[in-house]
Amino acid sequence: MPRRHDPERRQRIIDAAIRVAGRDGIAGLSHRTVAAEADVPLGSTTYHFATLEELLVAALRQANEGFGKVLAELLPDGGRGDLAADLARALGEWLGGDRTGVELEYELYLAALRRPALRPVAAEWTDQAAALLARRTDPVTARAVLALMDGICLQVLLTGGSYDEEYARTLLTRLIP
Amino acid sequence: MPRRHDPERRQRIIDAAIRVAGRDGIAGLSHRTVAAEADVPLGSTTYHFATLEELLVAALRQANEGFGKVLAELLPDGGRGDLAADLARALGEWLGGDRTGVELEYELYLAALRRPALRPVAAEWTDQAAALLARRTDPVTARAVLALMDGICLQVLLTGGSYDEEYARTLLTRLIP
DNA sequence: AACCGTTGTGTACGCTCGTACACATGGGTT
DNA sequence: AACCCATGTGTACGAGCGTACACAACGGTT
Repeated sequence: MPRRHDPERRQRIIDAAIRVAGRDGIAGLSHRTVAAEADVPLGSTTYHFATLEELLVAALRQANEGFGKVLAELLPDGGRGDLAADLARALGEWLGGDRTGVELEYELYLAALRRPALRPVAAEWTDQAAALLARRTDPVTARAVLALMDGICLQVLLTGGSYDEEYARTLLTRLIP
Repeated sequence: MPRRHDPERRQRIIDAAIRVAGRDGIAGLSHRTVAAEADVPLGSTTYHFATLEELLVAALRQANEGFGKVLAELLPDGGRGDLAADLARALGEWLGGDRTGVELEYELYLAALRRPALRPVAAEWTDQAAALLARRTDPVTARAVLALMDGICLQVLLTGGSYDEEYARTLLTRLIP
């Protein structure tokens, strides 16, 4: 009976949940699949997260934190360049390579549509992102830019199309006064 | 054994699936729940739709058709007024009352993120909506407006916030040249 | 009228699921 | 050193699931 007294058990389970959701989607999440991925017994996942929704909340929060760091690096405090171009380029990099991570983060985010428990976390995320963007523009524009970028990403991801950076830059420029 | 030889059996099942998904979300869809809602035996749903994904495709297509009609009425061919104001008002009406239908349509639409089989249907929908919008503006702007409206709706639906029509009108005005 | 393929029906199998619960263990407190 | 509670483990139960399949009924074709 190895690994008794595992002080990072909880974190290990969250990481496993993110891997499972990235591979099989939220639909693939269950106490058992997460337990197997984390290599812990079934009872351990149910002990730390009584319901799957609790686990989802923790996973979404962690995914948001990771992406927040990326965004913070992209938007250093003193930046002064062409914001629209910077954002369009960032979207291109984000959507360019392997989309597994992108799909995971969007799926967790969109899950809030049907799960009220996730909505506060989703709101935290948009607030945080808007605050970061507001370092380069006004708050109203920041939220608008977020909305437009969400919409552009969705059009690409949902229809299976390809991302056009020049197109995105043009539209963002229109929106930023 | 009533209702043998039911020529509208297939349609009845699709309608039932939409009701179930509206009430319990896509997660609540199963051959059995749909069969119960449609008041047909289990074998009947599996006969007409071998997989749940087939049923999802049919449901999404039908939901899109309904919403397309609404949009077509909103954007009559000869319209000449303030497009941004019209769209902002339409969003307000759509999001204003009971959001069950809104959530259903978005959930079906967003399901394409993880289900490639739904992506062509999602693409059909955006193409159709863009074509309708293009009667009042240019094609590029039409797609941009769609993206922004999607993003605004998501911010409202995902964070549990309220819709601000004046805010939406302002942003749409910026985007429409 | 005979036939046959589409459509409709009922049931059973094996699987995964959430949940519950009894028991083991070990570290921190007293 | 004794104790206790948070933590960890293993197993079992009942429910719902997709799927498969044998059989029934019906309508169009011949």
